[in-house]
Amino acid sequence: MLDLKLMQKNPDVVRESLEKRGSKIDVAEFTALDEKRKTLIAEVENLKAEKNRVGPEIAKRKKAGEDASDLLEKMGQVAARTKELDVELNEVQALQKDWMMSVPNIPHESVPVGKSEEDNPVLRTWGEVPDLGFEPKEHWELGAELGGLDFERAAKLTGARFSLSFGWCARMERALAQLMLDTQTSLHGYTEVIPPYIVNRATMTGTGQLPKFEEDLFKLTDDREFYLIPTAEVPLTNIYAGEVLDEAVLPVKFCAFTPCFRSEAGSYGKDTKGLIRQHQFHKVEMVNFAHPDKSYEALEAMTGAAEKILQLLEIPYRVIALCTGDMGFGAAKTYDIEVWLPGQNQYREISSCSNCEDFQARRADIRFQPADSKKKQYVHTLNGSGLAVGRCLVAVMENYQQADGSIVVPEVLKPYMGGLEVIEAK
RNA sequence: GGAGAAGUGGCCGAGUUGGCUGAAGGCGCACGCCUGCUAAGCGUGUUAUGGGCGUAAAACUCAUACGAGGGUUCAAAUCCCUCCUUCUCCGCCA
Repeated sequence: MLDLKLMQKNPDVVRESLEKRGSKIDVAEFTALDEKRKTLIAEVENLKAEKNRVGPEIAKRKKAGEDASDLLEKMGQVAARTKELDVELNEVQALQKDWMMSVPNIPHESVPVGKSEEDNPVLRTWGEVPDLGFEPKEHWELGAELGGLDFERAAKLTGARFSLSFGWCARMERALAQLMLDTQTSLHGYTEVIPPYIVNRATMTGTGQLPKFEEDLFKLTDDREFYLIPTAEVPLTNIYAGEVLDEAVLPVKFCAFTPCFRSEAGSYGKDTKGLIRQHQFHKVEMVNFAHPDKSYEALEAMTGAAEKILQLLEIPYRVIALCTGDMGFGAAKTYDIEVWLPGQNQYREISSCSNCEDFQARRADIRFQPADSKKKQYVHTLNGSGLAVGRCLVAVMENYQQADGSIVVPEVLKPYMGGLEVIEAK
């Protein structure tokens, strides 16, 4: 959520910033609501002030055994009027809140202006795109031929966009998760967390999935308003919802390996084969709570932490900056890491690292107490995949495939694979 | 799932025959005073959000907030309802 004061004072600056990302806001609508709200507040508060003045007088008279019926009648009217206005005020406030909650974050000044993913600049590439010397297969072919992946039976169990993996493939996914967690915790100072995979409405609202993106989520058909997490960013970021942290504890860095659940509404026809786009997948997620002065340094470090995994696996990738038109709802700045997939002959997203600044912190009410001032401030929150495990599995399979259809286990994964060095058809 | 108990400010803890309690008292913390160190002592202060007034900040002022949300009432921390959380006992279970 944006700062209400910013919206009140500089609505046109906000409007222009949001236009860069292709979002239109109706400033007049906001201003009208805000004026209405202020008018109602003034009126309600005057009535309440009167109530508070007269109340003790009634008590005094009653105690003295005097008649207070004139005051009682007057206050009866005041109470009735207050009730009416309160209802009206609540409606206006709810409208204004909905309005504010539906407005995306303002892009950081360093974000390249653009309309779509076509305009995302490549910042750096790592590793050489290899010439395998044979026609590379896609991961689902490899997975089927080597007995690791079975999408047909997964569809039988549940439906489209689910997967079932066996043996070496299941183990390799676990190995990758281990490698990622071990690296992020011991090398990059992250604290490992196991959060709930089901969260409530307030939590989903805190990170920005709700109210606007309900259709992307799986909701439990239960009257409790529980949702399956689409990413561990949601529970991790909300860990400190409603809390005030000591400045000295910043930055707090959490990582978690969790399943992620996405309805993928609107993505029909995209990536229908294989593991790239699933309703359920695994991801190691990193979340930082950073001091506002340090959050952009933290974003660079977090992106580097994600890149490190691909470096250890020795798989080529590139880092791009998302342009204003391609960024997610809550992000002020985002870097994507795209991994090379020989089977698809292209780079595909495997991580997205964002600084949300105080956008989520304001929604979730996460603040810190500065040592040198009384005023509490919102922290900056960052999140990044480190990495998407399923897609990483795809990258390993496709990059390490051999001409004979086998897959060589990357050096760094061998300790996690129980001595297995090559995956071959039986 | 069944039966009970509880949820007050940074913490502890008063306050349940409704009214003058944003909230006694204590602790903690901040500033000041005093004491020739330390300890003790004294004084003052110590929440958040929103409105008004200000160019802004401060100050001032008004409103709201005693787990959350509703209700009763002229008036609720105090009465009623729903929900959430915690604790105890029983049952069940990985």
